[in-house]
Amino acid sequence: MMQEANERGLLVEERRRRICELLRERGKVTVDALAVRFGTSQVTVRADLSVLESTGALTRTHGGALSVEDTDQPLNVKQLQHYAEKLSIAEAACRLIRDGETIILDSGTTTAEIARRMRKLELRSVNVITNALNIAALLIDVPAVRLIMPGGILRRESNSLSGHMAEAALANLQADRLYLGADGVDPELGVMTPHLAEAELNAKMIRISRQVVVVADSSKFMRRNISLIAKVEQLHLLITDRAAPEAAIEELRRRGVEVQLV
Amino acid sequence: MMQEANERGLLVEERRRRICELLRERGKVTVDALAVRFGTSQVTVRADLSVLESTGALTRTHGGALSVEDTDQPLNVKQLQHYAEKLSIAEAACRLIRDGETIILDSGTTTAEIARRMRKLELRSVNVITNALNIAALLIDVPAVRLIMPGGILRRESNSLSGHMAEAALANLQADRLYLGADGVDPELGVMTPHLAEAELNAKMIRISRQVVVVADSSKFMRRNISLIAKVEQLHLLITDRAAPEAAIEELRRRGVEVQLV
DNA sequence: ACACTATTTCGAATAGTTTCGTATCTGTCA
DNA sequence: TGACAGATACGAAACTATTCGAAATAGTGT
Repeated sequence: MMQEANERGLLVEERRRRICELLRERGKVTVDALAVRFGTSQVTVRADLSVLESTGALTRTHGGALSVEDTDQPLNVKQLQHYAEKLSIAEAACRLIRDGETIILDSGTTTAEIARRMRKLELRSVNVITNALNIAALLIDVPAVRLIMPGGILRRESNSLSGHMAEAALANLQADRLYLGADGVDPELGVMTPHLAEAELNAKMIRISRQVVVVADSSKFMRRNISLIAKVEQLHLLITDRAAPEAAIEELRRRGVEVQLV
Repeated sequence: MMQEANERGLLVEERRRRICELLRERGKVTVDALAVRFGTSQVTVRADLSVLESTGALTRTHGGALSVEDTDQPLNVKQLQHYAEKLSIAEAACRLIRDGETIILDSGTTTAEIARRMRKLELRSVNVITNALNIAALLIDVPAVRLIMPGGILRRESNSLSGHMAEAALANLQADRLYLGADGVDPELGVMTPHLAEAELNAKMIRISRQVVVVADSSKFMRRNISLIAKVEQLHLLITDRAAPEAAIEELRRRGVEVQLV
């Protein structure tokens, strides 16, 4: 019961602006709720929504309206799996970040979570290199982040850019730390992905980074995949959750990889 | 019932200044309230509001006026201006697209509208090169589009990537048609933008494109800006709306630019 | 899965009210 | 007397509420 504010007696334009604001805050509004809030008829609200839609301010739906930005948001399924673990891992990963650093964020749901968390971090200046469009979108309104994208051809499944163009662009860059998302982690072989094109790009990322940090929840362990991104020897730090198999962790540590459990 | 101050017998300018102050304090004013406060007729108040609006001091609405500053949201503002025209222009622009072509979409609200429209086009296969993140986001779930981004450093104001990295990446590409968004069109000088970095990138885009199409609503005419993107001679087609000044259109046609009015 | 029904939501038409803009008139001041 | 700010009057336009049939969504039973 915080701000179910009734706002009546507003000017037309004023009301429409408020609708836009509400939409930005909440992502969606309903005809009924707006009618109650502003003390108008639903017809009036619909008229407002129609006008605002025709000006491109929102997208109409049955029963209300959505903000235009929220309209297109694919890949939500994967996002939810092991969500809590990803959050914790992202938090730990963010704690490594220092002002002035240059970091690379690989594509992936966990790395996206790192980006989401970075929005709330109090940073003065950080360089972020990423090939993932969704990560770029997350960081686009963070002034402290200087965002660099290597370019390339879009791969829809991962929302990311790859290809020789991306690799060529990376060749001229250097980074302090790479956050690498993995689809498979094997303590004998290394880090793997099902996508060949991205494996090569990842290899390039590793080459230009001083420190390589793998972020992967425990479900990625012992899962084998087609393409090997990096051998165990190339990794410096692995952040995962406590459900990861102990044997694997032991082996990784024995081979010189620092493992952080969250 | 705090300060329902009656202020009568003021000079014209004095009254208008007071209106501006009230607007700053409260965010909105109504014609009726102002008429009572100043002891004038509503017609007089309306006249004041009209003048103040023409000087950009406020935004008129039905029943009163709103402060202008409340209007500007980060990126949506530009989107709203001349929206209907942009839609028509985008539609005309899309009619040029053929299967198998490679097109470049510059950053900008009108070009974004082209992308939005392409989503609904029945295409089998089109290559799209764009430096704008929002355009990429619009096309990300369109299977028929093979999306290529040149990479670079993010400019937040325009949601786009630029810099020498972008230019280098473009150097290896070729396109059938470039859709160029302009911030200023002058029939003598050419196409202009306020952003220097993007001007250079645009120049590169023109160099690798067989056909250059400028999309700009009529408000862009006669508006001068810092950086010249392209001379009139480099343009092949301009798509704008019928409100564009006739003299300018004449001159452009005389100089060999095809002009399409929508 | 399919058809059928109920509920909600939508859009169009009507009508009533408010607000707008213009045209005309008035009074004041130099 | 002429210039001008402002008032009054009135038709035009904008905004909103009500009503009602059509369309969409959700639900229900076979």
